[in-house]
Amino acid sequence: MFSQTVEYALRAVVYLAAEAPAARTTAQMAETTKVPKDYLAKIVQGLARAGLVRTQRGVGGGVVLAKDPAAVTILDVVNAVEPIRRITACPLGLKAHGVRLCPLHKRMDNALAAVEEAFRATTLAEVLAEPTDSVPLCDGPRPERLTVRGKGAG
Amino acid sequence: MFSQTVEYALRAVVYLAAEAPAARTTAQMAETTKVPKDYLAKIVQGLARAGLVRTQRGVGGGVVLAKDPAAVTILDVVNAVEPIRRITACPLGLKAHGVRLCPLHKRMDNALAAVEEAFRATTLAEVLAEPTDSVPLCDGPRPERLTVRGKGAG
DNA sequence: AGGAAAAAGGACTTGCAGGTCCGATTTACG
DNA sequence: CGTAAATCGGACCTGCAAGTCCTTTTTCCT
Repeated sequence: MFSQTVEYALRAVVYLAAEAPAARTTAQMAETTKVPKDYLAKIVQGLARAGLVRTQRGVGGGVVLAKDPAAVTILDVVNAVEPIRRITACPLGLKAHGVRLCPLHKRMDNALAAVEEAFRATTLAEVLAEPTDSVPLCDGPRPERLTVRGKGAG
Repeated sequence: MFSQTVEYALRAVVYLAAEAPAARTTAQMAETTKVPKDYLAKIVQGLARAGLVRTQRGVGGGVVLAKDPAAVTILDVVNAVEPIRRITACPLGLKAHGVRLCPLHKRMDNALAAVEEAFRATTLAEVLAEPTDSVPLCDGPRPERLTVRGKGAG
């Protein structure tokens, strides 16, 4: 139902949010989130284009979350890599109804709307703050922090 | 978000429900629902395996809905061709948490649950009965009925 | 029996998501 | 300036969903 790319992007961003405002290399992200390293690099590029993360080349560089975790919703992340496409017109291509959807596609679009709403309702901060013994990403120990340089988040 | 196959299957089944208890050939279904004929044939096979439709070879044969439209939900159709796979275990493969999902995947699964619920809540009959000028499948006129033979639905 | 109409099913093609590899480019630091 | 560390970006590979085509099988009708 959700693509691998979406799954990977969410893991990556949640991880960055957990480490924020520290920067992490794609290699570090890949290892912790169990995402193929080179593929993650492409996904990160997309996240950067969408303004969700900032990247920094060269020695000491890496990837850092561009905003406050409380200001980023799951929907933001999903839409950055693979926008949820609501059904706005009859897929059969008949223009007989103009804007109105037929009952079937109305229901399908309602389902999409429900997903959108569920994702819009949760921020990264909320994911991290979950009052449970279960830590985000199903992972326990975190690697030691790297210092973040002035030119990133801070 | 939803695959083409799911979209096609829903169109096909809604069409059959509208024509029920008459039988239709895959060629007729394909034309009305604007689904590639040969591909629809494969999808129908899947629906038949799931018991949603009955097929009849030979002259005068075709496809007929196997149940009452009020007894078939959208979820039934979706699950017949491409089951919604809920997230029941941590996709990272860490067994540290056993059954409990991390906050992220909990949210994702919640979204899936919402879709499931939305689809479970609507039957084909309800789709057809929508009190609107907008007929199902965004289509207006229907082809003339074929008689259905005793050995199918009746 | 024979022909026509229908689904069944196998082989094949195509486009794209997911994934890999590697060189080019940018940057920090001694 | 040189080197190492990091992203960038292009080329490529692979498996699967989507779609096409054709033959076989079943069935009805005359």
